[in-house]
Amino acid sequence: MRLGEGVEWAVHCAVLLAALPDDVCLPASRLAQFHGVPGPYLAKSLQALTGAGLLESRGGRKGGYRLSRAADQITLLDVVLAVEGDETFFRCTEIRRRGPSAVAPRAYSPVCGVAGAMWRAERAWRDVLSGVTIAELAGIALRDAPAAAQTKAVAWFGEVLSARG
Amino acid sequence: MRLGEGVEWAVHCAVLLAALPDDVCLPASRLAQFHGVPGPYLAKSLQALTGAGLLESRGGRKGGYRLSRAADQITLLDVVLAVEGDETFFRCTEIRRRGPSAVAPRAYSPVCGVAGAMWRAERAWRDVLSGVTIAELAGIALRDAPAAAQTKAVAWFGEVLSARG
DNA sequence: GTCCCTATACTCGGATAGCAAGTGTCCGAGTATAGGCGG
DNA sequence: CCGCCTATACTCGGACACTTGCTATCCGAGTATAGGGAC
Repeated sequence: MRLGEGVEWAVHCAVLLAALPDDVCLPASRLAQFHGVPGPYLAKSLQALTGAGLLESRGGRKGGYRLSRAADQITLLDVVLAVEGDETFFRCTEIRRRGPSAVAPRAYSPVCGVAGAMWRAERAWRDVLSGVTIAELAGIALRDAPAAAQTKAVAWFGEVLSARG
Repeated sequence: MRLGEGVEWAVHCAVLLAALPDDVCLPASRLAQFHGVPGPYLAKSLQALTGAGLLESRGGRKGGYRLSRAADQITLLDVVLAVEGDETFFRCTEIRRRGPSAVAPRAYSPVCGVAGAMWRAERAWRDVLSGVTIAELAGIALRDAPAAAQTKAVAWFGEVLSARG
């Protein structure tokens, strides 16, 4: 089992947008360039974030994406579910009710014990992710990033923003 | 993101084997029949469990599968990892080190903040699964199963075991 | 009666097709801007 | 000089191929059993 690559890209894009001034829009092509990932496919993930209400998109000359609400109001879980979908890892097909020992469906307990344990584990996973905000990740990124990298990033953004008028 | 169907089958098979006497071997075909799942494909999951050392397989006339150790020494996590592989959900491609702000790799912190949070969540998921044993699941299944279903199951097993000599 | 041998039927194990989902890409619809024109 | 209009260039959004991994299946190698025969 593995998460799609788009999840990593989407999270880093959200963190980057959180580090920028609130009124700045950044197009998908620039986000892709900054992260060194294929642009057209990154757009797919960004569209998912927009559809989930996490990002706002603006068209036209100075358009692009920006966070739709404060970075401390967006959790890591929000981003992951927006890209991957909100399906559970484990899908119970109720095989306990099949085969030669099957009886009337109403006789069974509402939740299979196996499914209950699997879902409890997934709940723990979600709880951790929902306890981390994009703002916190942005803070960590700023704290851990090498000074030279931050300098280069600031220079790159200055160039991009000036080119956009 | 979703777990393969084989996980559910493998867990239920392990629970079933845990409920049987220790010296009984049950072939894949019977396990599939009891659970109402495609036999040849279930064998694939059982082979994975055997490869991971959770099950022992015996060939020949009275062959089949049985648990390789006590059911309270096998956790739900063991079974899930055996079938799905022990890869992490999230794979960090270190995109923070790419693009126009990249600097020397040694300058970066050892673990990306995003990856750290994702892996902490996965750790929570694994902790829950590793805290549940197959023996516990078997106990829950016996407690929750309808009495009529247990009666039919016992009858079916009696028939199967007598046919095997 | 006991032991051994052979034939048998059953088991696992790995190698082989089909299909769905993830991955990667493209082009068309829509919009804010910039410049030119008229008042 | 100011306001309006048009052309432009850029953006997002959804529709279109391709590859990987999951789903499902099959047949061959190996083994313990059961029966028969020899001693």
